[in-house]
Amino acid sequence: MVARDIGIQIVSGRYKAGDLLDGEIEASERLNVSRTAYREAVRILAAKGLVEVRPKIGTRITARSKWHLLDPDVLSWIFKYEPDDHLLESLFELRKIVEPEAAALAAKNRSEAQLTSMSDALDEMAEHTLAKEEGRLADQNFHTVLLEATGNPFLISLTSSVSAAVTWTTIFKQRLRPLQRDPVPDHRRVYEAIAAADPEAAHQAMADLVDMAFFDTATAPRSKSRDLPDMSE
Amino acid sequence: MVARDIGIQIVSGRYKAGDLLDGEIEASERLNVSRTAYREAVRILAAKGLVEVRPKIGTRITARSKWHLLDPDVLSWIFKYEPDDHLLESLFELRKIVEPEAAALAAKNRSEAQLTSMSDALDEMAEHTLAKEEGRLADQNFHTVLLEATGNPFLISLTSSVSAAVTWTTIFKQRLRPLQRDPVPDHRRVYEAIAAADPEAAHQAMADLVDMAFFDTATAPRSKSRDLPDMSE
DNA sequence: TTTCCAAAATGTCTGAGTATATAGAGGAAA
DNA sequence: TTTCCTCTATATACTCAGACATTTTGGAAA
Repeated sequence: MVARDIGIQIVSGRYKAGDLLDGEIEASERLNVSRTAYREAVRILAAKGLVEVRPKIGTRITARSKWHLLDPDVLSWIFKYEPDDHLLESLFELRKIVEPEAAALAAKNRSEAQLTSMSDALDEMAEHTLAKEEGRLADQNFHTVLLEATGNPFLISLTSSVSAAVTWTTIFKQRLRPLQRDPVPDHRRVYEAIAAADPEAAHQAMADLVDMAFFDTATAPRSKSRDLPDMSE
Repeated sequence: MVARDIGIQIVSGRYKAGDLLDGEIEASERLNVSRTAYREAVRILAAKGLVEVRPKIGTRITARSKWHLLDPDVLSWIFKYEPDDHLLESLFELRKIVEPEAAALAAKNRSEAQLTSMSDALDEMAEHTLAKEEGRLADQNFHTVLLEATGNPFLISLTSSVSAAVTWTTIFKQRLRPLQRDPVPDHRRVYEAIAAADPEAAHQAMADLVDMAFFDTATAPRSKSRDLPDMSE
């Protein structure tokens, strides 16, 4: 898709803030698409705050502070290539703020049905491990149910975008260097705390989980062009 | 703009998840725009996760859990009409999690230049009060600099969308019932803590600020159709 | 300085043709 | 007969090309 291509070029710094993209006619010719298709792509980018388009001026790259950095697509475009270290640290700084609190809320508000769902997911994780697709699905499911248990739609929206982006890098990372550490016990600690309706313990357990995820991501081998799997559109 | 109109109808529950919008032809005729214009609008909505469009199927409203709730436009559309109480509480629950931590980070990382900017903004707030446009600008500026001081682009992106949406409702609210309480001392407490490089105090002071903002918003008089100022596109 | 004009870019529209995913019909196997 | 599969017809979005309208800026003229 053309929006994705341009979007990646923007977030990867190929264009700089304030730069003007080519006019609709030249740009669409260069990309071998019609003007209509190009315009729709620009609309998407504008909806995500990456560009600003005005008559007579053209399409201008906006300052990064105006980008919707937490938009799932923007995040995935950022992580498609090497995000700079500071950005990676910032993302985990945010996770470290939000996710433990989410776990604490889940400990307060979870239903019995959610508890059994999470328990089932844990069992599946243990059975298949993260190396297999089923195991990763169970992992995702665990976190999804945990978020639902918070009862906070904004937390759900925020955290699911973030962890989706991070998950892709994890998949890539594991391909190169399979994790030795078993993630199930850490997840189980989170579960136990939530089952026990113990917000403080859930907070602590989730903080540990995020710390380990950061450690895994930060120490993963890094290559210049990573060719992550493309889950978007 | 047509995307905004449809978007508002979606977030306000006029359409339900799973509903199919009219086909491109009927929809564009009904709205008195061309198919092109309608398609571009749908692109924007799809970019924000509100709809999902597939050939032969049509344009389907997605489940709310897939909406990009923290997208500035989506937020503003939600707040354009009466958001239900639970949503409002959820938003402030998130603010209560994030913003105090942001203040604590700012206390750690702020530069001297940022301190003076914040101080200046405070003085202007005191001079003009929030009743005047200049005072509100100073208030915004205070929070913007505070966020920049965190050095975390994701925090900046997240918090600026949220507080923008909330600010609009505050403007509206003040029109009906001017605030009696002077907000400057509370802001000054945040500033003092950040100037003193005291993260814990900054955390506490900002938590108080969010609490008060919630109190003001929750107890504001509510009307069915609020006609908020429209800052978007 | 103010007012007005014109050029340059996006914005809108129309009509035709393409691609695709579903549903339904038909046939084959159990 | 019932179930399952395959194939086809069709409804729908997708793409395209070309013309025209609108808006905004910057410069020219008063």
